[in-house]
Amino acid sequence: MTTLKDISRKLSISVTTVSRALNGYSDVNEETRKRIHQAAVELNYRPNQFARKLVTGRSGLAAMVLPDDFGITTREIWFEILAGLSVEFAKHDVDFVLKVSPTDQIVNTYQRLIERNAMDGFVVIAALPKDERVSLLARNDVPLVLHGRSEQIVECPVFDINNYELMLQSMQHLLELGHRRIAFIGGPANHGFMIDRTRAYRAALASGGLPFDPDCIACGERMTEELGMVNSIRMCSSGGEEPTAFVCGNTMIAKGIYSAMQILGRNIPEDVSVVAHDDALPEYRAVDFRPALTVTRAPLRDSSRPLVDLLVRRIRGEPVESLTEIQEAEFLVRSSTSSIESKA
Amino acid sequence: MTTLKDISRKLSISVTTVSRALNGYSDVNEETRKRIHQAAVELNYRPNQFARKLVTGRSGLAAMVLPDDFGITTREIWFEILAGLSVEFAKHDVDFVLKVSPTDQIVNTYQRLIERNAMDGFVVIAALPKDERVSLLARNDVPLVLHGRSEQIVECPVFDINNYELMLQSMQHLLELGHRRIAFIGGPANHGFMIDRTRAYRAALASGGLPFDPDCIACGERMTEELGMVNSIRMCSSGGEEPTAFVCGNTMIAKGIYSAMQILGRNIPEDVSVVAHDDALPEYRAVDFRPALTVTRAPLRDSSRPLVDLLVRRIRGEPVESLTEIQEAEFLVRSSTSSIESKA
DNA sequence: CTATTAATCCGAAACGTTTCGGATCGCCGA
DNA sequence: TCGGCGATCCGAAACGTTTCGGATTAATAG
Repeated sequence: MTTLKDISRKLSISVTTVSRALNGYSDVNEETRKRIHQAAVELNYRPNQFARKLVTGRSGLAAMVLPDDFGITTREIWFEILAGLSVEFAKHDVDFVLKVSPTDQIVNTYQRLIERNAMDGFVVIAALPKDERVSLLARNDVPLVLHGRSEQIVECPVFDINNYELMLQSMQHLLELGHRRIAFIGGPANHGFMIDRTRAYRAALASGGLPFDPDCIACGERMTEELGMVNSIRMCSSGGEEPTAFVCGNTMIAKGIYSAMQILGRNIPEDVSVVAHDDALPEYRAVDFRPALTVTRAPLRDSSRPLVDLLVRRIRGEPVESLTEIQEAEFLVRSSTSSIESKA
Repeated sequence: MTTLKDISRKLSISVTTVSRALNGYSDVNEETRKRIHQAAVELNYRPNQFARKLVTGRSGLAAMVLPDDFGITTREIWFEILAGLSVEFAKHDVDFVLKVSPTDQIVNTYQRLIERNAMDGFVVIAALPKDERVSLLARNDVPLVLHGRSEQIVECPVFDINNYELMLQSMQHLLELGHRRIAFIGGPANHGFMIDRTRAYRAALASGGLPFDPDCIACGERMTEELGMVNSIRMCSSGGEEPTAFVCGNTMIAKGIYSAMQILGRNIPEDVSVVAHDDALPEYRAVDFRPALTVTRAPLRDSSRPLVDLLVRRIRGEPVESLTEIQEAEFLVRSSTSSIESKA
C-alpha cells in the first residue's frame, strides 16, 4: 500500500504539497502537480479513506436499512433498488452498505448506526407521512434522501415521482373512453404515494361528476398479484354495480386482475379496461401482457441516479432547498383499455 | 461523539489504560475497569472504527460483488442471500457492503477494492472450478470465504452443502421405487455443485446397473421454471423412451416440470415421479406443491451463518485448515414420488 | 532601493485509536 | 537491607490523511 509519504519521499516534496496537489488546490505549481500525479499512478496510490475520515469526517459509506419482512414489496423489487443504488454510489466512490433488521428494531438499528457515526448518509425508501426513521435522522443532523414525500417538515432532499399527476392521467384516459365506474386497487393506505394517488383518484372522479364509492377502492400492505386477484373478484361478484375499469398500483396487481378476469370469463379490454402504474420490473413487462397493458411508466431503475445524486450533494453541503426532484411518468396507451361503447 | 480521551479526562486515568480496560487486557485493576466501563456507558462511548482501522488494519467491513445480470439465479434468491449475510455480519459488528458490477468488469471491481484495502474480507458465491475472482483475492492475501467448493488449490475457508450425497439420496430413493429411466434437470454445467451432482447421478445409475443417457440430463445457465418446463417437455416428446422420474436442481425447475406434466396430461406421481433439491425459498414452498414435493432440503438462509462465521474467523487469523464446513441436506419424502408399479 | 505582493512550498498539529516499552510501588524471600 | 517480582498504570509513537499558519523566493510597485 503506497501512501502520501511514499510519493513525498520519491519526489523529495513535502507530504503537504503532495496532498494538496492530488486534491487540486491552486497553490501548487502546474509542473510539480504533473510530476506528483505521475508518481501517484506509477506507485498505484490509493488514498486511505479511513485516515481521511478521521480528519474530514467523511467516510465514503452510505447505507440503507431494510426490514426483514420486506415491507410493502417483494424481494425482486428490493433487489432492483439495491442493485441500482450500489452502482450509482460506486460512481461517486462511495460504498453502499446494506443493513437488514427485524422490523420492530429498525429504529434501534438506525440509532446504533447514528451513534457509531460511520455512515455519511442514508437513503430512506417509502417514507410514511410521519416517519420515525426520518425524524430520528433529521434530529441528529445525519444526511438522508427520501424516496417519496413525507408530510413531516424536515429539511432533506426528496426524490419522488409525480403520483398525483400520473393517477390523473390514467383517470382522464378512462373517463374520456366513457367509463363511469372505475375501481382503484392500490397499495398500503398510509404511504405517501398512495395518499397522493387516492387524492388524484377522487379529484378525477369529482371532475367527471362521478361519486366516490368506497367499494371501488382497495388497499393492501403488499402490492402483489394476490391483492389484484382477490379484490377484483370481490368487486365483480359482490352483487353491486361492477366496475368497467381498473386502475392498479403496479403491474403485479394488474397481472392478478388479468387472471381474475380470465376466471370470471371477462375479456380485456372488451368487458373491462385495465390501467396500471409500471415500475418497469423485468419480471412483469407491461408490453408482454396479453393484451398489452396501458400504463403510466416510471422505471424504478431510473430513481437510483437521482436518489444518489441528491444524497451525495447533500453530503457535500449543498443547500437542501435545491435538492428536490419530481419525476413525471410517461403515459403509454396500449391494448388493455378501450372505449366503453365497445362493450355493447 | 465521545472518545477515549473524554473518558480518560472524566476519570483522570490515562487514555492507554482506558483503551486496555475496554479491550479486556489483564493488566488493569478490576475496580478501575468497572469504573471505566461505567463511564463508557454513561458517556455512550462508541469506538471509532476508522481510527481503529488505521492502527489495527481492520475496518469492520466485508463485501460481496454481484454481476448486474444476476448470473445463475434470480433476484429473489440473491436478495435472500444478501439479507442473510447482512444480519449475520451485523452480529459480529461488521458492516456488509454490496457491490453490483457489470458482469464483464467483475474482476476489475475486485481489483479496485483490493487496492483500496478497505474491506476485511469477501464472500464469494457459486465458485467456478477455476475462478478468477478467487485466485485474485487469494494472490493478494485477502480473506475470503467460498460458497461451493472450487477445484483450485487455494487456502481459504469453504462452506458447501454435500451435493454429492444429496443427489445420491434422491437417486437411491427413485431406484428403490423401481424407476429405471431417471432424468436430471440441473443448472450451469461448469459450476462446482453441478459437477458434484452429476458425478453422483452417474454413480447412482452405475450402481443400479443402468446406462447413462445424455438425453436424460439437461443443464442451463439459469435454474428457472422455464428450464424445467422446456426440458421435461422435450424429454417426454422426443419419441425416445420417456423418463419415469425427474431429479431437479431446485424447486423452481420442479415447478416448471409440474406445469409441463399438466400440459402433457401426465399425472404426478402416478405417471412420473419428481424429486428436487430445495433451497427453501419462501416463494416456492415444496410442501405447497400439489402433490407435495419430495425434496432434499438445505435452506439457503442456513448458509449465511456458517459463511460469515468462517469468514470472521479467518479474518481473526484462525488457521484455514479448521475452516471448512459441509452441510448435509435433509431428505423429505412427500407425495411427488411413487413406486413404478403404480404406473400400470 | 525598499516595501508589497503573488506564487510556491512546507512543518506541525490534529483526528481517535492501539501498543511498545517502560515506570512506580508494595511485598516477599534471602 | 536488597534484589526481584507481580500488579497497575502511563507516555509517546504510530497509523495516513488534511489543514492552519506561516516561510521562502522572485517579481512588481512606489
